[in-house]
Amino acid sequence: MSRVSIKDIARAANVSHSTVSRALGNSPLVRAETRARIQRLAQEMGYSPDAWARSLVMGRTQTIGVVVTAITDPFIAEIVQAIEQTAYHHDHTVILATSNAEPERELAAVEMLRSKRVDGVIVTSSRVGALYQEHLDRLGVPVVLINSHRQQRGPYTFSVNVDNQHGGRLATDHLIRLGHRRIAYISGPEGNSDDLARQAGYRQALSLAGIDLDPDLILPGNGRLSGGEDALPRLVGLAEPPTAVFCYNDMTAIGLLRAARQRHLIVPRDLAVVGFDDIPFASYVCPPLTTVAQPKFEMGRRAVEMVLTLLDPALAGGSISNVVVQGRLIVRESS
Amino acid sequence: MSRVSIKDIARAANVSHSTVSRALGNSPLVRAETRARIQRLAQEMGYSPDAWARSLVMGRTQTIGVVVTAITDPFIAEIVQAIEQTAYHHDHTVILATSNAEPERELAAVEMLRSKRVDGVIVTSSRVGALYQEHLDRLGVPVVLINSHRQQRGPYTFSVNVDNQHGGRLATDHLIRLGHRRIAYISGPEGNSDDLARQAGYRQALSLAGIDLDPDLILPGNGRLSGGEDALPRLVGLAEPPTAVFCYNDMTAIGLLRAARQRHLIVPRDLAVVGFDDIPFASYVCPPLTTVAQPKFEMGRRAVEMVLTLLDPALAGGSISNVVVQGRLIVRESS
DNA sequence: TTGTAGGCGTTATCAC
DNA sequence: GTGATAACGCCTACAA
Repeated sequence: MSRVSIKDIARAANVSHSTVSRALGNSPLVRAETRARIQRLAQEMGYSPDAWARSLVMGRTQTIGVVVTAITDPFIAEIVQAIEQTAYHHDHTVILATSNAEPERELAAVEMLRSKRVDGVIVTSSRVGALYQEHLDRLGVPVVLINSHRQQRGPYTFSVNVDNQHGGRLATDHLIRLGHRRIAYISGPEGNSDDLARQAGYRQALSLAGIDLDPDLILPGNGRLSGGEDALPRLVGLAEPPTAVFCYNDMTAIGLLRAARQRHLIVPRDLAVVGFDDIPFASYVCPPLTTVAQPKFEMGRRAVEMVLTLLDPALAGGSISNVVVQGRLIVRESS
Repeated sequence: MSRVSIKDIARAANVSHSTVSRALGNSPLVRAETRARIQRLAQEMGYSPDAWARSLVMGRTQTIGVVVTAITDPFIAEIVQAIEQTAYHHDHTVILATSNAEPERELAAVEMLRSKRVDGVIVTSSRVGALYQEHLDRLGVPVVLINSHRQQRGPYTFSVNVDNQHGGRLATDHLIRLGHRRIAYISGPEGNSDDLARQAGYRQALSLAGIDLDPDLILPGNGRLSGGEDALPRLVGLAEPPTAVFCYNDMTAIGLLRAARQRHLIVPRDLAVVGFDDIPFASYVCPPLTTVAQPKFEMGRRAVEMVLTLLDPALAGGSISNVVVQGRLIVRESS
């Protein structure tokens, strides 16, 4: 075990534990010689400072809680990677909690992070239900929501969002420009606000192009592979099937692609498909997926930076505001 | 902030803080009535126990450190998901560290986890370099390696591995049975022990089938999409190109698939491809990938259970031993 | 059944 | 420069 504490070192060095603490903290209030001696000793004895004991007195844990629905979602994984990386560079560590989008687990996660005294929390792609929202506020630490919408934010709650509506318009405009008039939309998890905004962009693009919205062309999905897969049969079963589909995200689109292939539909000839996210696999499916790329790394990085800024009143200067980043259309071969 | 401590509750309840502590811990040494009163009060005051203060005295943090190369690797993400899930059910939380396979970051991660006093550490798919290995041992807590090989294990270090060699044989046998005689192998990250074992299975299968090994057919990869992509041109450039390829993992295979498509090679007609892992996307690429599935959830779960068992001498009973799980061949359309 | 006292490993504020 | 001493929030003998 890491049994050696600063007291042990003090004993071995014949000084008080306060001197050891100072020496280890490179305080100038310690004679250079003793400092060196103590540091050498600490090294030899295999000393490792107890981060939690320190945090008790410092009031900071150097820890950020990250709540995600599922780390197996490639989009989320990229975000978390960016978060971890950035946190590391700022000398913070990440406590991970997955919720499976189950309200019960979300609450448990918040309660856990609260007990673990994280300095801040980052939540990715949650529905952020009413209950959850309230608990997040009670947390009393900075909370940054990535791609999650809230009606009403706490004083300490901010968000990093991609401009979903703009993204939805990019995708739909692209299909319209290609000559499509019957364009379907497959939605994400129910009640998801990203979904709503992307859909709004879709509607807006259609409207601007003078195309009437056909409600039959909006199908429910779930943001996962199965969502797209299940949607295809319903799409082709329509009296007047669409010639193009815009999907809530890449996972949905990829599921759709597979279902299309099984029915021997040729994409994009029989059906053009556009996704959202630009996950790494998007360019590896066939045909390579046209999609709206989110700047995932930047989003994760900025979320961490926001938390850290919020934590440091000096840096803050009241200048914090929500971040909105722009996605960009990447045209590949599925459209 | 979560400023309220048991002392505050004590004051409000007109009892000592020890009584509060007991009441909150549901100790029977407290009159039922006072206990109820205190618990109600705690609730009202929004009390949340400080996990680290508690861990200071308990000597347990209820925390498991997880070190991965990159959470964006779908195989790793599945493992981490299983770890987090299982840890949650055992009332533990996960501290995540990503290393990018950089030795410097690996060391930093271990040092961090040491300071954070995690109860145990799980390492996934690392090369586990000599230095790293030594530091892991110094940790003084249970360490479980998932799919990582070590020459020499510390007293507290165990592993959960898929039977890589068996898996390699499954894949290669399958290709041989399909009539292939020139079968290539694209390797993983350099020095990776999984890679070596899978390759050993490959060699063994060839040998058993009386096929001479052609060293030209073994190409270097990196375990990522680019590894497979870069390998294809070299493969087809061979004087006598192979008719089938076994890849270190699915990522490699999927990269290869894409490169093949770009060159208008038909898989499996012109080239049969088999991967390893069975990541979720394996069945969504085209053609759907034949692969050797690893029981990812089970592996993550058992790693956590091992750590927990190691932690509890009562449970241990000296019966701990390394876990080896079997992969199974999943034949799809790429072979 | 409850309270007092000590200690877990730190840092910080005093004296000396 | 250095050493007591007191926190931080919690648990747990030991006393009462």
